[in-house]
Amino acid sequence: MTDSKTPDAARPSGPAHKHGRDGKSSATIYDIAKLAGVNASTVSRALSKPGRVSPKTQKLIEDAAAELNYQVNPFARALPTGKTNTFGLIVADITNPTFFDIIRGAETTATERDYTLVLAESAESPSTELTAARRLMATVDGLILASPRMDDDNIRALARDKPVVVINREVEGVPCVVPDVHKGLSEAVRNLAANGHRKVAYVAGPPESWMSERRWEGVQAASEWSRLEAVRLESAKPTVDGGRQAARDVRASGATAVLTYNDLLAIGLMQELQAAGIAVPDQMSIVGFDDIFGADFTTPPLTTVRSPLGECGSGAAIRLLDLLLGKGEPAGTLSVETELVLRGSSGRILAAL
Amino acid sequence: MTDSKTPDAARPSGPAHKHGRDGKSSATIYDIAKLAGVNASTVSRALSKPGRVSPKTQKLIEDAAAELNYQVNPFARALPTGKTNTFGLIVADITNPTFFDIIRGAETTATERDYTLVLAESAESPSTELTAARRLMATVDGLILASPRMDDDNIRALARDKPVVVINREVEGVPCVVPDVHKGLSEAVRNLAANGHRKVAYVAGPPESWMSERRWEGVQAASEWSRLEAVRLESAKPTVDGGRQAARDVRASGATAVLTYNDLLAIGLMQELQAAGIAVPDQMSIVGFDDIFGADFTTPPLTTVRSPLGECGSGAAIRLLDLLLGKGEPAGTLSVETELVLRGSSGRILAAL
DNA sequence: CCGCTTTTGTCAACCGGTTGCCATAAATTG
DNA sequence: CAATTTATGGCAACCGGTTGACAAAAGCGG
Repeated sequence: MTDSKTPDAARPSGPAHKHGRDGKSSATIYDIAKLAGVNASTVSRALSKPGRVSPKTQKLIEDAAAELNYQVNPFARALPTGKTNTFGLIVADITNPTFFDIIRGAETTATERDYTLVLAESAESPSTELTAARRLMATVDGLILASPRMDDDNIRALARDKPVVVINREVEGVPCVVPDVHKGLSEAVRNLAANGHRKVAYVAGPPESWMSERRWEGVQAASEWSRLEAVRLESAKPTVDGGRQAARDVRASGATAVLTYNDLLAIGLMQELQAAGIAVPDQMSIVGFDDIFGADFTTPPLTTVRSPLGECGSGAAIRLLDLLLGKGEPAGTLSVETELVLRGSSGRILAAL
Repeated sequence: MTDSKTPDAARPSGPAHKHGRDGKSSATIYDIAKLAGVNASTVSRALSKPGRVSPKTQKLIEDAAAELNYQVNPFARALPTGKTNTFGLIVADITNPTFFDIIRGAETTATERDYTLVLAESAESPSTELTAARRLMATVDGLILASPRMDDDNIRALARDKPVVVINREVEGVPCVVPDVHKGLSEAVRNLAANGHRKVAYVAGPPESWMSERRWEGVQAASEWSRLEAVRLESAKPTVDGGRQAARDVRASGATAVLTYNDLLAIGLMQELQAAGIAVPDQMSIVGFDDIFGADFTTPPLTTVRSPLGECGSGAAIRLLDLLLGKGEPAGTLSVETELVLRGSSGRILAAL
């Protein structure tokens, strides 16, 4: 009974090196185990569950890991655990600036917490969105849906599978992060009223947009409070072009101030009105929504109700990550504040239309 | 006795279901194998290498897979193969609109080819960038670096590990996708010359920006050709604010036309000049670079040299994917054309400064 | 009808970690 | 100092696919 280690060579199981001592292909826990003279499972424990191994083997293993420049193989880890340290974000349109800040907020939070962000776009199509969501579901721990176009039932179905957080929409039974239009909108309407406006128009977004309805309700409520008349106009698309097309109806409406579903509409509307010789804000006040990148590039710069989009992105990510860690509410809405950003496109009426 | 399930428990090998007949946790190839009455490896082959199994077992297996609603487990596949069907994209700044179209182009191409895009940002920091790159390297098949800030050697080191494609910069030995400034820039300068300008200024970007130097060289070359005088000015940051700060130097330079490193600088510059009562383009012509989102929101809308950013993104993705498939050149630069977008911010000088 | 090549399916060993269970060493207690 | 806990490391069975080697089955010419 000389030594214990002898039958070593017979090792019937246990992975072997890929190319012997290849510098590139990263080291495994088996390499560390050999170098540190312990079992691979001990290495695994030392590296993942703190306190499970004694301080001195811990040190031994950490040194060996450092020396071999070890990095865990995420796939090997994901296979038995199902955890990937990754979450998905699906946006309706990558080129829509509304989503830029959401993406950034989510990405920043992800990186801070050692998660990786996987991005997908639905191209504004409910079915593409669902396909993308299902595809992502296989590889991520959770999902964030920003302004989703699919219907509530599909969202809930996804949420049954893995944690899902929704931005810019409320879905019963699913955690949501939604800007509360109230504060910003009432500031805006109050400001318009103070500037002598008596009738305001709201240019709505797409009919399937949950948020567009909330904003219209907000406009109505705030107008009532300020004793203004509010009329609702429709738009073809929530884009700059859609805003241009809406100019006709706006002029015909008799309103002296317009609130739009989003900033793109406001910008297009302003361009078209100015092209028609209508002064902004002297003859018409314009207030947008969101405060997207570029909202202050216009002349005059756009007055808008800011949605804290970055906060929505990071807030959703934080909620999702909390959910993954088992803390945090599995449903309910997180409200974030909106605020009026007063720039040059709104003010007192100085000349009649 | 009586009970059926009893001997089942002894099954020594072969993965078992997570929760028995759980509808959620997806089926494995073992389930398919059992249902189709073949071996799991046959299932694996039927599903991955076409032609390896006979048509009739193929059909059998496909039907079983469809019935069980099978989806491969990407991690289980990645573990032995190392292939993840995923690639990473690192951008310097997610909120910089220059990258929006790049991201979109890459994402679109990725989705088309059944790849998944993983996004990371370097926050303009070389070290963060390198960290992000290394982290991503573990989980992706390849990497796209858009306007990387790290130095050439680090990029080459990454490229030795896995395929890397660089956008907006040339790195010897690494495949690159770079807009060729020549065409658009010479159009721009010729147009300025035709409008009677004799002296142009170039407001440069960050010193470490490879592209800023190329653009300056292009301005010089085109100016020489058109017999214009060209002066170079520096900027603090390549942002709207940086553009505002550069206004002083621009006015002092004696130039009647300015080309800027990017559109953000141009927009800031224009804002500041206009605020100082200088008419654009009557007293000063301004030409930007890139044609970002919002470049046409300004009054007057910005004349700019458009870089086909979306094309860069998709071009880089295509090159990367080709590389992963073993086709395509392992190095060399792909040039994409730039073009002048003539809008309102440039024209003939009508009044002296 | 037989031997030989070509298909086609099975076996089993991986890929690189994780984790329940157990044996042993160490620490605590009576 | 013996008895009992408790802390620590090892063993081995997974997670769900992939793949080389091989044997059985099928096709084929002579």
